[in-house]
Amino acid sequence: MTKKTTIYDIARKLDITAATVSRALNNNPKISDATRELVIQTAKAMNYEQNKVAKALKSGKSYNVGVIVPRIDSNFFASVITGIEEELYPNGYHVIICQTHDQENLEIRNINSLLNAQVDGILMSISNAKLEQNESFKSLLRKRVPLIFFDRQKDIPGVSSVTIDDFKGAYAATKHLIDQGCKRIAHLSNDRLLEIFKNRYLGYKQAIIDSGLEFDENLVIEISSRVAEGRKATKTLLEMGNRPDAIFSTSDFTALGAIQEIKEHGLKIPDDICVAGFANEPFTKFMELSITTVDQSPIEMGRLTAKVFLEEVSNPSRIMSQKKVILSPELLIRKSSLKHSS
Amino acid sequence: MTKKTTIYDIARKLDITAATVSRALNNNPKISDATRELVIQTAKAMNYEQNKVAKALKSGKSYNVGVIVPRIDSNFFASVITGIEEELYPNGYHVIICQTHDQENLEIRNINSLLNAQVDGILMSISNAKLEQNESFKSLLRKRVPLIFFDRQKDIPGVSSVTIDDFKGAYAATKHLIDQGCKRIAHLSNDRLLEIFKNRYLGYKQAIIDSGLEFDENLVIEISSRVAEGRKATKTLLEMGNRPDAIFSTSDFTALGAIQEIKEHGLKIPDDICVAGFANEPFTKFMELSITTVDQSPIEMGRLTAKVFLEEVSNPSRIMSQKKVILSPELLIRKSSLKHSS
DNA sequence: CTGTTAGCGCATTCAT
DNA sequence: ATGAATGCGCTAACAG
Repeated sequence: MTKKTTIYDIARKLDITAATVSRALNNNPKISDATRELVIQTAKAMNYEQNKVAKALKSGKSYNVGVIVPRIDSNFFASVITGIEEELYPNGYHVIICQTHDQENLEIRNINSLLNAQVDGILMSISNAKLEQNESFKSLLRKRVPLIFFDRQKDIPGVSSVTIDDFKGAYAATKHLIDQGCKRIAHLSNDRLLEIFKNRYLGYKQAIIDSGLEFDENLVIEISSRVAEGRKATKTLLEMGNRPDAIFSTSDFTALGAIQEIKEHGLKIPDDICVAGFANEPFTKFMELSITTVDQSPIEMGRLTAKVFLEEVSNPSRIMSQKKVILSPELLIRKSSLKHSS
Repeated sequence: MTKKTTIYDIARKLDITAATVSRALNNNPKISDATRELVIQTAKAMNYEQNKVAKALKSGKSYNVGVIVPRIDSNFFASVITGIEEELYPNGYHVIICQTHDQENLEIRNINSLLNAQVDGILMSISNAKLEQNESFKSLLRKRVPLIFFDRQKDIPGVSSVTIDDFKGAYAATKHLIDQGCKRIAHLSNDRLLEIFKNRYLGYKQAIIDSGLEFDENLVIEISSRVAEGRKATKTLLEMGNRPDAIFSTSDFTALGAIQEIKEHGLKIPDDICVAGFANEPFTKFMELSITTVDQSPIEMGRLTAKVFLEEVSNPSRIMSQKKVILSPELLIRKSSLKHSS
């Protein structure tokens, strides 16, 4: 590693003070145009680059923000991250990404680790629904490090969030299944202590009630978002005496599992059973039997999350304010639920 | 943001020096067990956390490493990153992820930006095949910041790399297609200035030659790794007078595009045309018509890349050394190429 | 074993 | 408009 040039080096060369160099480089008004030009020129000539670590120590800002997600190998989270980067990058921030793999202890470790690294804020999608009871998390709140939830959020005073209208998305998907003639619609849910899953469940339920159909709690199964879990739950549903004629899943992955299981049972999609997922993962479109799903505009969600962070960090008034940004979902109707493609 | 406790705070409380506190906290041998215990206890009681930025400034190490990939929303890269994290995390490092979206200027900007953030090393998968001609990249090499390539690499003196044996993987896939009775095997390639694509091409070619088949350069098309590009190239292939009876693609995404296009043309897979991809993206397994592909053990690749970095960074002998780690690929034969599933 | 001193690179307050 | 001095928090060299 070659020794890097510092402001002292260029100060010595110009026979001035480091302070002056600093001022010149930071567009400080109290400096003559002549020296400013001179400094900037020589800085360039000497390949000067500001040492961000020193600046971070001095200013107390690291210009790093932490992003915590369950996993990055889902298109949804990867796209949210892309959106976050697009917005933060031009503002000089870097993004440190941490995965929890849905493990509670990893989520806590990530939080501690990010705080330790002096991040200027944390943007996260919750893995553990009981997060707010954790001591480390409580201390995070106490420290007033800007924290913003996206997608998987909880309603915590002072913590802003960016989500889509999950109720609306679920309602639309369920309504669509009803319009296709389905009468017994099952729901593959997830931990309803998390707002998104609760709201999707509520949207699903409301659509059924509004349509005058019977709501059957036995058709709701709570599982985590994995293909295998979707298969298992679907197996249970299919072996019921009065099996459902549609499945609305809160995840594309579990919807995929459902489809695999339904086929295994020799049933036809969408004729015997309709299926709809949630998130618009790319594979839902790729498949021969494309899957009906709800798009969450993840890139936009990421950008907005970053914007909320930038607002919080630039607004010095540390009054406890909470902002809730809600995007509109879009139902994408595809083969897995379209019975009469007349 | 609450004021954080520093070693001075705890020194004052114990009426000792900050230096002593530092020593106690860093397991410095020159200290009495008594004070060490005392310091550690009070540090815990006062919720002390080491300020990594200060340590970074002092030591010249940021404990951040940059990872540059074309994109994170492909399972392959996401998994490599997971592997990198698994290995680096326990060693106190954080990972800053940058995407290039295959854009040359973004790749350069990412490099500069990471250097500016004082990262301790850069792990990257190249997007721009002419990277080594770029001035910023040259200066990166001159600075001797540990740099390691994975997957998409170039042979540059002093730069280590971790890859799979792409030649072998491509050879195996092509050989398999030949064993299925295919005679005219097309190849959807990618920029062959990059080693991986060159080697896959060479493996493909060698398999054909070794089998005594005619090698036809016209059946090789160079495209980037996107579904739409795969479709377009396949369209060209299908409209040839003497169309191919198999397509070996250097990417699962272009293989998917090929499959879509082939179906559109009313041809049967694998009966009329066999298809094989590369990378073992999850969707290749999900599809009703599962896709034959080559697994690259991405997590293992990530772990090894991180290990090479850790070696380089811990080994002070800055002799120009170059390490090439090569993993073994695994051919996964699935429906898209299995003609007689007897 | 512990205290003193100094410096990593920068920005900022107080002089001038 | 510029210089001098100081501190962000930590560690390491040098004393003792």
